[in-house]
Amino acid sequence: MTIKDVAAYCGVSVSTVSRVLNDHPDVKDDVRQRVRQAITECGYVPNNSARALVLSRSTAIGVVSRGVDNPFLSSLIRVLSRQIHQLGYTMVLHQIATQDDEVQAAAVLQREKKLLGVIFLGGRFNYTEQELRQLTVPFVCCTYTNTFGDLDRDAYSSVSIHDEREAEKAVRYLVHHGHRRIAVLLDDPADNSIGQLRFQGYRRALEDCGIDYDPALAVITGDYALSAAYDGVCRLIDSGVGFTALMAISDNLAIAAIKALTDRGLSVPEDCSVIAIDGLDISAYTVPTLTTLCQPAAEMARESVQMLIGLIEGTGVHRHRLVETTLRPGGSVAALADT
Amino acid sequence: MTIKDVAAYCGVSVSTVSRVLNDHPDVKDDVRQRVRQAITECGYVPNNSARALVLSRSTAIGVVSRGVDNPFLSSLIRVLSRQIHQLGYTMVLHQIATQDDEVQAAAVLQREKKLLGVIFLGGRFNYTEQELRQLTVPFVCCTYTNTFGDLDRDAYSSVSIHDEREAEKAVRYLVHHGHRRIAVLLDDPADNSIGQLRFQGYRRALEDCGIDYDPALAVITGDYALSAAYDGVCRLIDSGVGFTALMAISDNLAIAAIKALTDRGLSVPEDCSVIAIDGLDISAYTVPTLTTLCQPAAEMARESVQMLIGLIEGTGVHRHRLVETTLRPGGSVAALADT
DNA sequence: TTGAAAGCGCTAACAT
DNA sequence: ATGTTAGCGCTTTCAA
Repeated sequence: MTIKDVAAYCGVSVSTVSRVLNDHPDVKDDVRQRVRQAITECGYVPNNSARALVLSRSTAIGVVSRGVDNPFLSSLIRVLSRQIHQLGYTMVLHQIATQDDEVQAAAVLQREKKLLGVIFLGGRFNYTEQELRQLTVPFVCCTYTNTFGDLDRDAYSSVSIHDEREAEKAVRYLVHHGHRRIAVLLDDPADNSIGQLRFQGYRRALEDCGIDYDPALAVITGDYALSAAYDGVCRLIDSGVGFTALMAISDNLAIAAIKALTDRGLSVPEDCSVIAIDGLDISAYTVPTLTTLCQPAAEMARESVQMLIGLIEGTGVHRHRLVETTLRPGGSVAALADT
Repeated sequence: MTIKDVAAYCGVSVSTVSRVLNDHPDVKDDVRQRVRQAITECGYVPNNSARALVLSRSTAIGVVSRGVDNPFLSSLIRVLSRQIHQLGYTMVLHQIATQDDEVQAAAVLQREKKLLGVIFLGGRFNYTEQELRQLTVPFVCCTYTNTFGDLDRDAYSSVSIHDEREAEKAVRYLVHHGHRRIAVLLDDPADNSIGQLRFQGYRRALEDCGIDYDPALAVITGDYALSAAYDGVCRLIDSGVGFTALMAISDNLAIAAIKALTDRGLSVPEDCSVIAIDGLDISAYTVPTLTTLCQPAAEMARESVQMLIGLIEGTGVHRHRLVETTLRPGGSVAALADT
């Protein structure tokens, strides 16, 4: 069943059918009706390959996701997938390992799948114009922005929280509960990414509150593996350095931290308060419930798709959308008892 | 940069280049070399649309996943994605809601994206030949098989655990630890899917161990939502019916159950043992560590892709692969103290 | 407002 | 072993 068959079926030319298919204006209303009907009756489905060939463009939007086992990104991907499909495009999902380069991956994908645009999830914050020259389609950074790079602000789009400020907010929350010996759990304080920014927020909050930074309280895991976080927190406890609270840069890390604390005989929040940033569903079911700053995942995903499609269809411009987290109070933070 | 350009570039015809591209035998070795080199030098990437058009087939494999927020399926999807890409195909991921019909969705997707085949994740167990006539490409059921349907065993493939037997194993494990009042936490005992099968396994284990089934000990949640599981277990506790152990049909549900028990002042495993089936990473970090039967997710995903591609390329036949779980002993099961 | 026809980049049958 | 060429199904000039 091709366009030709449909044309023959209702006695018009292929070009007329094509016009109807593409909502061109120059078709008489009754003819348009007839063609529409024929299309339904024949159960005709346009051949996307042929269309892509002649238009020399596909309908594919790339989603390149860093951090394969990050459940927060999984939740974003679910919404992206739905949204992209709904708007008539195809999602090409590409997950890369932590050590892989997402720009490289996107560039390859762009050529292979003729991408119209790319949404990056959880990437680096330090792209240079240089390296992005390989990428010739519009892209939007979801969950981050190009803080450490030299990109022109109107050469790309982004949807993110203000990582530094939100981390600061989390730490201040602990300080307001009387804590001053606050540990931090993160992948890497110089990852040119979320870790670095949230670590900066941690430092800034301490500074603003007149608390000295103690490097012994920083647990660096190297990645987002639960096991590394668990081991790191165990080592922190075993080191004997005193602390009454911990800020984890992600819910996942916080879950591992709570486990480590508990296994070492420390109660959360009595002996140690824990706060994080993300707002996973599952972290509402830890014991105790994790207190966390929730990112508006669905909103971020929707916004990213809208921005990108605006760019693709030429009706939008590059924008940078900053969204806010909302505190989900759990049971993992308690006021420090006076002693 | 087209095949024509490459041909001109090294002074051969397009067909020769095409032959090299498709690994046809009839090309002299030195010519093959020259063409290969030209391809690299020109940075030529074949146009998939054109190729798909002439072959009247795409390179797309559909993955239709039921149960949008199931982290076990997410982990499968990660492996599927990698595997499919590696073998030169494209994954078209389609996530559907619990109430949607996956066969319907696959049929639509098949026409829209010219799918070569479909991998179903977490679907129903009761397909009829009738409804599957819409689907004209090979498919494999990953994580389940057609227990309740009338499909010919060599009309489709499957990769799954033996749900009933594994659930039975889990319950027996509890019985061996002295438990006889064993609750079960599931979505629906008649969902024609995993819930039903694992519930049967629960029933059978009880029967074999000479324990009467008590309907009051079955917590039906309606779906896999954490909140529903939490509420259900709370109601069970509040009902005052006695039980010393609980088998959850998935890790996620078990996590919610542990939370509910703990919130109600019951200790796991002292007051109630908990066991589940899945083996999520995260459930190793609950407090206490969840004792669970781990499904070999990576193996299941790889196997599914291999089967499907075998079918697509005509080198394989329909098979039904049964994989085994492995017990991951945690801290959530204890022997029942004599009282 | 409609139709005829060129051609998008590729593969494969056929010719050499 | 290599080249020539006819389409695959569609969009889009161009002509009517």
